[in-house]
Amino acid sequence: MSEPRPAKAAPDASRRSERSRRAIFDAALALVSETGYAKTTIEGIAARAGVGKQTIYRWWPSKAAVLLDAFLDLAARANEALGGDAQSEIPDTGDLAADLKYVLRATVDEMNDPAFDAPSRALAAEGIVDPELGARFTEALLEPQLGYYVRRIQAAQAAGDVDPDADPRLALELLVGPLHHRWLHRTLPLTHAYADDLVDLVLRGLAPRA
Amino acid sequence: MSEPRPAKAAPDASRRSERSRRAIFDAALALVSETGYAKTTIEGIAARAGVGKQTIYRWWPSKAAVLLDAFLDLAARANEALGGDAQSEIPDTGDLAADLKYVLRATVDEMNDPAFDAPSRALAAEGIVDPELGARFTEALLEPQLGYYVRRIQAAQAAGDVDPDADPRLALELLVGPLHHRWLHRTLPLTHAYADDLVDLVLRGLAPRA
Amino acid sequence: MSEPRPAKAAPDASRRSERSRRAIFDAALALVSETGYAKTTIEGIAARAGVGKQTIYRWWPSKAAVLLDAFLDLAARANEALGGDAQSEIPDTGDLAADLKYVLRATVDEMNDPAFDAPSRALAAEGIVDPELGARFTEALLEPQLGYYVRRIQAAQAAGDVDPDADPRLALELLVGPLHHRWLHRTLPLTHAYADDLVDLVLRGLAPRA
Amino acid sequence: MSEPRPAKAAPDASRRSERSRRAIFDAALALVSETGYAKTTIEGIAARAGVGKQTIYRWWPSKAAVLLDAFLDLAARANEALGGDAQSEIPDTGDLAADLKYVLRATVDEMNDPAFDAPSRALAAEGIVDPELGARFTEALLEPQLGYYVRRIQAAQAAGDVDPDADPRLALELLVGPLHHRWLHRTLPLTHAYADDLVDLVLRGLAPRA
DNA sequence: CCTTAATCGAGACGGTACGTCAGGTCTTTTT
DNA sequence: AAAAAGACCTGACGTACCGTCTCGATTAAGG
Repeated sequence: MSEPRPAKAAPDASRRSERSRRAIFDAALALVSETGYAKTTIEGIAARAGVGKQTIYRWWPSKAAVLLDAFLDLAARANEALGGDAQSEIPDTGDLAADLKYVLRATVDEMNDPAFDAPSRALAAEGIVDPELGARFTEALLEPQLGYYVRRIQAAQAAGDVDPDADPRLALELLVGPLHHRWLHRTLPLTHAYADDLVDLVLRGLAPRA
Repeated sequence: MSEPRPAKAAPDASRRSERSRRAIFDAALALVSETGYAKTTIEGIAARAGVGKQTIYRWWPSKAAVLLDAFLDLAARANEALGGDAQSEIPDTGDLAADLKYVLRATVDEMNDPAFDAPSRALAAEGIVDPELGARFTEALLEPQLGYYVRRIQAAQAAGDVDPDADPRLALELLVGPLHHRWLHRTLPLTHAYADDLVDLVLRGLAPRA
Repeated sequence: MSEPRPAKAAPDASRRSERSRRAIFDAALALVSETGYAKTTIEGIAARAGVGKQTIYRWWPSKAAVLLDAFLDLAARANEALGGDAQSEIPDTGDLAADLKYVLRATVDEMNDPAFDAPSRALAAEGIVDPELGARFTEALLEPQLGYYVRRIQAAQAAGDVDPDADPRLALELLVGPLHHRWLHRTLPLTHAYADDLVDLVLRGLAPRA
Repeated sequence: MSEPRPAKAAPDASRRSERSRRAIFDAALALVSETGYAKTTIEGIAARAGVGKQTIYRWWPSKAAVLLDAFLDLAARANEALGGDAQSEIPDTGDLAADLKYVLRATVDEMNDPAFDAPSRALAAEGIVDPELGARFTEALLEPQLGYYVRRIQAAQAAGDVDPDADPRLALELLVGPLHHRWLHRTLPLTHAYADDLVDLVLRGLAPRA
């Protein structure tokens, strides 16, 4: 029951080279940013990282998996550097609209930043087509972020700023869905004004009933 | 000004083999459904279609372009078979909520239908990563559909069912964005109930102000 | 009954590129001479020949097979350049000893010529270990040469210079076997004097019985 | 003058594991017999022997060297088991022809025995192409055997059965060369009759002159 | 109607990258 | 200190497709 994969006998993680792991992440992120995901190859990552191809294949099943871990590692380091422990929680100043606008504007800025945009799009696209990777992507990157919204909205409900019958999950999708839609499909520009309008309109629907 | 590409003396479209075109579309859609987009190759399409590789390269620049045209053709034929001329417009029974729920439920059904899901995801994913294809995808597939929503919402505004100050474009994204979000990222199941809840919540925000 | 190989559907030889074939032969012979057989790789041959790897794999099953054909081609061209039609036959001056010494000295010279030695040893070694290639090697290179000896010895028997009961095949092996033995195992130097002694001793055994 | 290799500070042979040495020989011979020389790898030998790769690399420079030592060890053990001290000398019954036929028939039998044939061919082939290994092969395996012939022929010369002017070395090559030729190139079957004919023909050439 | 030129099926070609295998070195832990 | 284990960098393997490029053999347009 515990060994579902008859494959390849897992390597000994305790002997793993941290040096190589770092180099692979750096190379992967750099190549994706510089040349795009499609033109990034495992061979290229290995060469740039000064690492044997086998060292990549030993630890990851695919290019996308490497990039996902690289991205996760990047996010973790960024988080660690910036704040402290479990930061990134949406601020609660008591003004829900302001708090959401702040977060959504920040998200818009990220989406307009090529350094974030390139690997992010690549991962999203790959996850859309590869269910297994998609699950990992959603679980490791997306859901944690969505959790922030859920908690902030629940707090707003407790404070009486949001209809207590509203489903926080649905509410959050109203905020995040349109943003992602514009971002992924590039239909219209993503601006702070758009973020603001979005928050205002959604909150109208969430207002406590008279 | 009319021939931006000095390359590749354009082929004579009048001599084009309709037979081959059909076979290529069929093969492309079949292969994507059967084996997935990533494992679908131009060579494979050519072989399955009983066609020379050059015949594909003569008329399309990439695998994604072939699939986009195949999908467009499929949609056109489906449309033709079902309705009449410029169908697919969102019905206007006077009850906006009911009309939107009808359309969104239909969309949910499509997203749950593997025959639509596979090529659709593939195209979306490719468009996310390839801006040129993304533009064609958005223009040819996405925007026309969004137009239906815009027109129905404008009609509702004219009928006084929706706040005349609301931006129809933003409104539509509130409906479509969350749906796409769940679909593409597979966060939670897509059901008719979800479509209904979505419409209800969005319409609360769009209600004319007292 | 005629298609015992379920494999790969033979390529169309009529479309084959003569240019590539030549370049591959030249590259293969050059590399074997320069760096040795073991260090010669198919990738290296392809690179040196300015040819895709697949073009080699399409027409030959192994490095050894390439080299065998290259060597055969070289021999054929050499033959063509030097003599005329079906030359290489052992001369018949009436003096068997002299004729054999002439041929064996030439053989000794070849074995001492690095340009011949390197690919030749490589092929012999490979044929020793790979029965299939060995058969091709024997059939295409070795046996034709042995045939020359058989015919010259038979002529000598007809002329009464050799015991008519002697087996020409056995006789020839007495000449060629020791030469190859010294050559392949590098036990002692190969000289013209050795060739002469060999012929003299063997002919003593072949002399017509009193 | 005593340390030709500046590299790799020679390991301490006194601490060497006899257990591992045995296991490596057994594994090497088994693998060569079972799967052929080309498919036998150092990794495979190590795995089969339950030994670390480094243990092989510490004591041998190449796969061929391992196999040569394994073969030598096998021969030594066989010799030890069968006869006594420095056996294997060609018997001297006074009848040179009979003695040689006895030995050559035994050699033919060995060459037809797969257990001997496989590693033997592999070593011979490797030695043909790799001069260093070839020298070791010749010195350790071939020359000792040829020595037996030299001594037996010299004894025959002393007994007046062979022309005293004949070169024993050349004579021996007349016997062994043809045998090896047929064996290595697989031109014709190796039989006892062939061995007999060979001896008879060679001895005619070696007969004392009238 | 009949030439004639472009398209077609086919597939060989020079390439790039794949994912795998083994070589030989190095490091860690055990004996 | 040698040995078992195995991760590491390297380099070649043989394969799959890429996109380009011939080849006859249709095949539809215009003379």
